[in-house]
Amino acid sequence: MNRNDILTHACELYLQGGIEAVSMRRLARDLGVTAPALYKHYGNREEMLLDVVSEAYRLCGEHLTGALSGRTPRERFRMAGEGYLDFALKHPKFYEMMYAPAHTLGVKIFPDVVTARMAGVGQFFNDRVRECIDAGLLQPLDAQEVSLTLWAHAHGLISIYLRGCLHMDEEVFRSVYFESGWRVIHGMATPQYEAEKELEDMAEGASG
Amino acid sequence: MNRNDILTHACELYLQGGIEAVSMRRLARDLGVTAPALYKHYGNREEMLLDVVSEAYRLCGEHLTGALSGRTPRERFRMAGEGYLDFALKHPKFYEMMYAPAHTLGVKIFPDVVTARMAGVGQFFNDRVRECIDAGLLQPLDAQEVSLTLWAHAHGLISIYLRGCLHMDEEVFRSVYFESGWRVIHGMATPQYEAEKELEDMAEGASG
DNA sequence: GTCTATAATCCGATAGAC
DNA sequence: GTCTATCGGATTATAGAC
Repeated sequence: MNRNDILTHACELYLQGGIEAVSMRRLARDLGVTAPALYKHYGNREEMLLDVVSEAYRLCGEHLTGALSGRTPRERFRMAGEGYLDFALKHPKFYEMMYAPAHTLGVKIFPDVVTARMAGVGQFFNDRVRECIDAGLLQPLDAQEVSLTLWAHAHGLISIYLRGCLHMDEEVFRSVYFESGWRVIHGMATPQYEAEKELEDMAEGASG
Repeated sequence: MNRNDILTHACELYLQGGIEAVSMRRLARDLGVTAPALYKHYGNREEMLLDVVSEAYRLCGEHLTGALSGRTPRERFRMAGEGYLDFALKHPKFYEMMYAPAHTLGVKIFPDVVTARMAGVGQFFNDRVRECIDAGLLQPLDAQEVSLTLWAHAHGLISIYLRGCLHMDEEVFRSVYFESGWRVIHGMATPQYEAEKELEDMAEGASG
């Protein structure tokens, strides 16, 4: 048994019953060892929980960086928003964990590694927006301000959906997400963006 | 000692140490009684926690309904967004609790009373948007869709701020909130809204 | 309504043998 | 690295006396 076996099952327990369900004793029992054995791999419970949180950020990062395969700033921008949504819908509990308050993890303030991971998500959106501004697709506003607005909207909408406030299935929510996103972008886009979107919507309407 | 004494101190404990800090034993000790006495007022812990959650929604509602004293749809719209922000900044832990996942409260799914309270918040924003559309301040879009977009943005931005991701003090964040909000509204406003806003901004610039 | 006493679990963590 | 044994604590909740 190694550190990775523990982490894998800790994630499993978290997905099933939330953070409070991840206990050293339960973990040991399920892995067929006794609790003290775990302390050879993790100094304490917090340390182990932080690895679970890191796994959440790692998964999120995977979905985001997929957007870098897009061939234009416009495509990478759209794919970033979609990748973020995909992550949230595929791994709602990990998504929730990314934004969990510090005391939920048993710590007063977040360790630097978590703060840095979260900042990385913000920076990724930032880069996508800057690209679009430079390409003349978005108005020449402050990229950081614009990306914060978009990030806030995406996160808020996903939170509200995952909370169960919207009575719609996942497929409908996907449409709502993009339509609402467009309402936000609309006031910040350039005529060029609008023209490209129109062509895209027409192509989609013809094929779908 | 009555149910209200218990609730008041339960809120106090929650504000100090989060939900897990609200235990029947600790509650009893602080109130100068023994734990079994509490069970004469609350059937179990969950029931008591739900009262704390209700208190969070009650406080939020107070801040929102204050917006109804505005004399025009435009004013009530702005005051609703500001009241929501005020609530979040004055009572961040209660704000957090409003959106806490069900398992945090020790329940599998939210009881109807919580769901209804949350729906009430959505409906309030809905009404503010509809008023503005009817008054010609916002474009004639679907009021429910528009208010969801605005709610998502406000909630997301506040969440990100309260999470500690934005390195700015409260006063700066207030500006960010309104400026970001304006970027969202911009694409949905009418020329009339824009004209009124311009006058308002000028007046503010002259006085501030 | 409040008490004492107690049942029945769960937890994190450590000492020391092997 | 894993075990046994254990410390020292927490929790919800109930039975039954007053």
